[in-house]
Amino acid sequence: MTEERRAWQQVLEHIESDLLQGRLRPGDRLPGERALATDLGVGRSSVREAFRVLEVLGLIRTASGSGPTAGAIIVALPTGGMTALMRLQVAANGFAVQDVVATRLVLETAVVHDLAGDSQRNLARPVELLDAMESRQLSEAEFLALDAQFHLSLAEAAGNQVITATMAGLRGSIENYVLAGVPNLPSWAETSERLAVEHRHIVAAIEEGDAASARTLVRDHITGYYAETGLAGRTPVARPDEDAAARTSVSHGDHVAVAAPASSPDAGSTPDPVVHPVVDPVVDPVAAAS
Amino acid sequence: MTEERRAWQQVLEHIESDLLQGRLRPGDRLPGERALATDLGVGRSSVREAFRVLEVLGLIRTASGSGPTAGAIIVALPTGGMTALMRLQVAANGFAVQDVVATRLVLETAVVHDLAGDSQRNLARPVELLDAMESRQLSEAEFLALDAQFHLSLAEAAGNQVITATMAGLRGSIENYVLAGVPNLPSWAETSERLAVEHRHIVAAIEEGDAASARTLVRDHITGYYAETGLAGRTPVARPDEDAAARTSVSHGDHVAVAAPASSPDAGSTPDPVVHPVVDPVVDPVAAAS
DNA sequence: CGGGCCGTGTGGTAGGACCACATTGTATAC
DNA sequence: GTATACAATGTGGTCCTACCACACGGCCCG
Repeated sequence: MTEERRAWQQVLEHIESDLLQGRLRPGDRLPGERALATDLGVGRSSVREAFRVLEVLGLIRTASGSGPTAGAIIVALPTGGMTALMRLQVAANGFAVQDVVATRLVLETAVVHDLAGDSQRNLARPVELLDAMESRQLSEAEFLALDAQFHLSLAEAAGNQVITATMAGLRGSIENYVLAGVPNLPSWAETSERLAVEHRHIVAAIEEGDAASARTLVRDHITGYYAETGLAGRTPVARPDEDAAARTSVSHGDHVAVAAPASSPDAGSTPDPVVHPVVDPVVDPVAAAS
Repeated sequence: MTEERRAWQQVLEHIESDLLQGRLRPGDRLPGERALATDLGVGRSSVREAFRVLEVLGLIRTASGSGPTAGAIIVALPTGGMTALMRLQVAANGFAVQDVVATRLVLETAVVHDLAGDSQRNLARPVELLDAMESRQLSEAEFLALDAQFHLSLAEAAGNQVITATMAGLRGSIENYVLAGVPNLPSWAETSERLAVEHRHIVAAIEEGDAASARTLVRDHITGYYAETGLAGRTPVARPDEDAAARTSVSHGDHVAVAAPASSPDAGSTPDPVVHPVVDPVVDPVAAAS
């Protein structure tokens, strides 16, 4: 803290400034770590710390070696950073499940509403995902992963980058809580069947341009599952919950239940749950399953 | 890359795992950088890179020195990370203004709708901000900063952490584009007066429990300003725009106009625009102006 | 003319050496 | 005995050097 702000923040500000000034644009390569360090009068470590932040935030992609593809390249992929942010916040109980669901509800109803009113819509990807969900015998996790991707693909089709990025960030959380609710279902086969039908109905409503129906169907689709799994006793809507006061300090309200909810938290021998890399590799179950 | 994943990712995963297992909770202190480095068998640099990510994401707060307040402490403040993410994405043209506005619209209408239907609501903070906006002669920037905070405070009052965090992230972008639109207004005095009145109406509708009115008022409030400033020729809604195809590669669609739009991007002598630290210091204009 | 090899520059990592800082414990002065 | 000043300790923050693995590009040799 010899300067008034920390060295890595200076680097971040310098790059942000370059972006705002138009000196740096998506697709450009940043200077090498060593060059940038000497240019800004900071150590390479500080440059690297700033680069890590930019990388996790989805702003740059780094590659070693040489050539035009090597180095740090500005990519501006909003979804990556949002995903990392969401999953870590959920992990730290920063977000409650009901808030995630409520946000889903708000965003997704808006998405299908707009899609229904848009003559330029392209639902090829969502339909492709629905086909994949029905064409094979899938495990619960596989089915629900495709489910989450279907909902995300609707947001992508609607074309709003901010909503898409937010939905992408929520995807991981959604998959988790949805999967956690499976054991509470009376019949997985029945429920998955119903979910698939509801998906088709949603798409049909959109293609008919029936915005109101699409909205209602999505709402019922999400709240229905949420209620059926007993993850909440009432309809999840965006409103202050009674334990809000408790959560303002340091609380652990109902968080996304992970694999072993019954395991005592003390046992050091408990095997760690599968933890995916924070920088999302973006796998495609459709292609993988084919 | 001696290991299959990069060292700093291992650190991140280890911490995320500890969070999910309940071994680490908000308020706890993380091990020191040196200790964690030797524990995980990585260099201290790698631990630091992971810590920087966690810090920017709003998950931890670091302080040097000694004592119980020193070190890295888990705070799980979602808004900070979201803010950093949004501003950098906007800087890199990752988000278009109309998408930001459309998202605002969706979230804020939902927020006031729920607030109107909630008997437990507490609008003290929003009202306080409105009072501050009317009690003094404020510059345009000050007024609009309070404006943005007012809208954010409504989201906070609604109690949904995810929506609040998203709105907080959008706040910076909103302030920018709103401020950029001021020169297009026929009369700032008239417009600011109108905005203030609309704010009061919104609050009144909420307190009367009139959800439908509140929704409509917010919608008109946002779209009205957006249209008046000529930032878009049509109502901004969440739908794919015509230049979406162009933007998928490397485009620079209408982005948030910053301070000096007319400055030639070449001149190295051009003074950089004011760039705030990415890690938000969270200032309070109300207190500052008092 | 073609193919294999090595130089060179890149990011990735480890680890050491400082610095500034805040706390804590101890020794000193009153 | 109390209170003050000082030193020891441990923290994050920064810079630095030395490596490694990797990928490209050009050189040399067949």
